[in-house]
Amino acid sequence: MKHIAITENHLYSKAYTKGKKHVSKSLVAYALKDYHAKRLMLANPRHEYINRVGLTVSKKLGGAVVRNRIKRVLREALRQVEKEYQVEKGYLLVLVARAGCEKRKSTEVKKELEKSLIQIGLIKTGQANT
RNA sequence: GAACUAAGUUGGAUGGUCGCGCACUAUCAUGCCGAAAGGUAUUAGUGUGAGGAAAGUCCGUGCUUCAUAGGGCAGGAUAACUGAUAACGUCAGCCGAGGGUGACCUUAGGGAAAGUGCAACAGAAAAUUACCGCCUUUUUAGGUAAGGAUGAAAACGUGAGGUAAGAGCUCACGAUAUUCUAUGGUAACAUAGAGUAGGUGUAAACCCUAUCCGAAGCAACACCGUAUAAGAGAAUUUUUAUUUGCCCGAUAAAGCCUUGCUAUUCUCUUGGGUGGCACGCAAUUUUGCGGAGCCUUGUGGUGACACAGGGCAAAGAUAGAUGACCAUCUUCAACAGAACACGGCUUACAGACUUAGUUCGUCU
RNA sequence: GGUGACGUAGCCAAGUGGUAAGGCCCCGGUCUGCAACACCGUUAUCCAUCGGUUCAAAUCCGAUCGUCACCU
Repeated sequence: MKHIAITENHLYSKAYTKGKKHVSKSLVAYALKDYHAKRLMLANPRHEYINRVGLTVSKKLGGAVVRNRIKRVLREALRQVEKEYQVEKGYLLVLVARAGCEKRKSTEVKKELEKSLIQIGLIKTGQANT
């Protein structure tokens, strides 16, 4: 399942102010109901709800190489989580990397992401796919 | 063996399971649009997919737009000589100067006698010199630059002659600058001989001389589309929350509040797509032509490089593609991510390797 | 991606080659029964960093690092 990226700045600020939030060691996760979910679903040929995902990695964490790697790790973690659980669709999901994220392994990041998504409520426990 | 010098190469590999960008192919595999041809998305297969610095943006080009009869001023850049190059502030060779025992390294290296300025403090004086001193003369006046003190810098150095006292004033030796001649070299220049000079420093102060420079940059620019439009924020009012769609906290229910949708008003922004852009053009499906492209062979040159032959051309994203996990390799490898392209420079960089050479020590 | 500006004490800052003005803060002293105010004194030697030109560099030149702004 591919993700559509969030491109507008106001959507990010909305997610920060109004969305649900959970902080863990290596990342901060924000989630907000997507008001345009229906329109996106119609545009999508598969007619399914889609989570729009935004990844935020600040310049403080390192150069371009480090930041690209963090983004890849976050995407991989999200992919693994979606594979294992039934994640609610139709949300804006913003993941912000914190300092120290570049040293973690992807499995640790995946566990933290899993935890925070359960806390927010996107994953209903007991619905494991596998 | 130790300590160095110069040049260059490499910049993790292999296997397994998932996953990403682009190109091509596929079809009676699937969805949507379409009358159809077909288009698009998914799927499957094949191929391919980040550096030596991709970085800094410090120079030079191509390319694009604007400006431009021609010329000049202003402004900027460069600066020994000869060459290389599309061009350069780059590179090669060579000369001078400086450093090192040496291999070798460093060097923005024109002009101060065209002119202007500046040289703090100290010192008599920082440029047509004169305080003390020495000497002549009479008190006035004058000669002088040996010696003193200051300073970053004080009017070639040492010795002799000379003189009233002195002084390149003269001589010998030495240093510097410059002119001529001879020899070598394309030249800068070097060596030798002869002559001349003593006019401090600063041009990365203004300036002079010679050469070069139109400006802006792919967020350039072109096309499509688009202003009764699209997006965002704030406020207000009314209605509905039921059957397609969306949303629904609390309550027995209604009412009420919150949130969203719809409508109106005000404020702000000008968005979006395609090309440029990944060798190009023409025929056309493998040929031709072109190009500062890459690899390789040969020839010429001390070298930068040039010429000729053969082969290959395979990143092209647009919130931005190379990753994650496991195993093995003595090692969970440094600096680090293309964004129109190329030639340099500068800066960052773990480990490994190769070639040539120097000095010292030991042995033969 | 491109273009430009700046960096001086803890903070704000002046500084046209000749040993860095000023204000706030801190510290010490005077004043006061004790404070505040006032007055006096005190803090730069590494002017972001490195190299060069010069007798001499915060200043001139080159490179590097950091911060900020603009083009959208």
